Amino acid sequence: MDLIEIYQCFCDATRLRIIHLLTKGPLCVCHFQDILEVPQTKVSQHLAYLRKKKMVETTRHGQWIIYSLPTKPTVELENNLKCLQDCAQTDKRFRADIKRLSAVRGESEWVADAMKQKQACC
Amino acid sequence: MDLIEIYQCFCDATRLRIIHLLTKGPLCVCHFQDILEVPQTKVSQHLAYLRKKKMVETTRHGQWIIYSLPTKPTVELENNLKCLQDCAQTDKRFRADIKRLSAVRGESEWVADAMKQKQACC
DNA sequence: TCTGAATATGCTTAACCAAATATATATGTC
DNA sequence: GACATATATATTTGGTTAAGCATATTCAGA
Repeated sequence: MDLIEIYQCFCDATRLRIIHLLTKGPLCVCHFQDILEVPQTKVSQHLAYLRKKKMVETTRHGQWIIYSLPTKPTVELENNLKCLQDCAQTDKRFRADIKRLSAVRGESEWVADAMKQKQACC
Repeated sequence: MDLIEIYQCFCDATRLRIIHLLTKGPLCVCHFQDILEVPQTKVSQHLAYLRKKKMVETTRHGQWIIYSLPTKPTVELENNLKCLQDCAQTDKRFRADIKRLSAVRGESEWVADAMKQKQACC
């Protein structure tokens, strides 16, 4: 995954929101639907794009598929994710997404939840 | 210029190389041609794209047009340019560009040169 | 009129999206 | 336990728009 591919992943609004959310921890598709308020196919298509570029990884968990950022990101990706988080802090839309994220589920608990308990996603 | 637009500017290889070069100082179109080894129209088209997005500014200087990054970049742009410079350091292609840049002209002198002396570009 | 650079034109390909369809796991029912 | 059904997600299809590029042309200043 080289620099250009990182920016290609970043250059669409929906994808950027997805990536930004993932910096807070793994999420499943239905969460993206709820938080971003975009149709399921659109979410899935962008996730497919990100998968193709190796920007995200997946684990199946019963009927849910959990998306997360690479466990071993390249230095470039790491740098850019950090930069994104920085920039997102002052952005209205990104902040709103995060707010929705916590509303959807108590953030930090969630990861453990989804990963271990085989119950209750959305 | 919001975050998405930054990434849109960054997401093409030629544009990214242009922007990266500009982090080292102002340049005119013929320099880009020489360093990047791409046809003049292609350079101009990408520069037009960057101008449209307010990613670059221009000053005419006789028959040459000098491109530079915004004198007052947004915080986001500044962050991302810093990040780009970081990432570019370890990249073969970007390093080669920089090498060519110094070859084309003694870098630091150049800015002053082009800005003040109304002579000799390429 | 020459040079540096921008714009126009036409073409090919990829992005993006919505609507429809397909697949895989889960759950309920007989 | 077999079978229908529901739920979560992926893929396909078709259409529209924009990206990217090369060739040709135009424009502005020297």
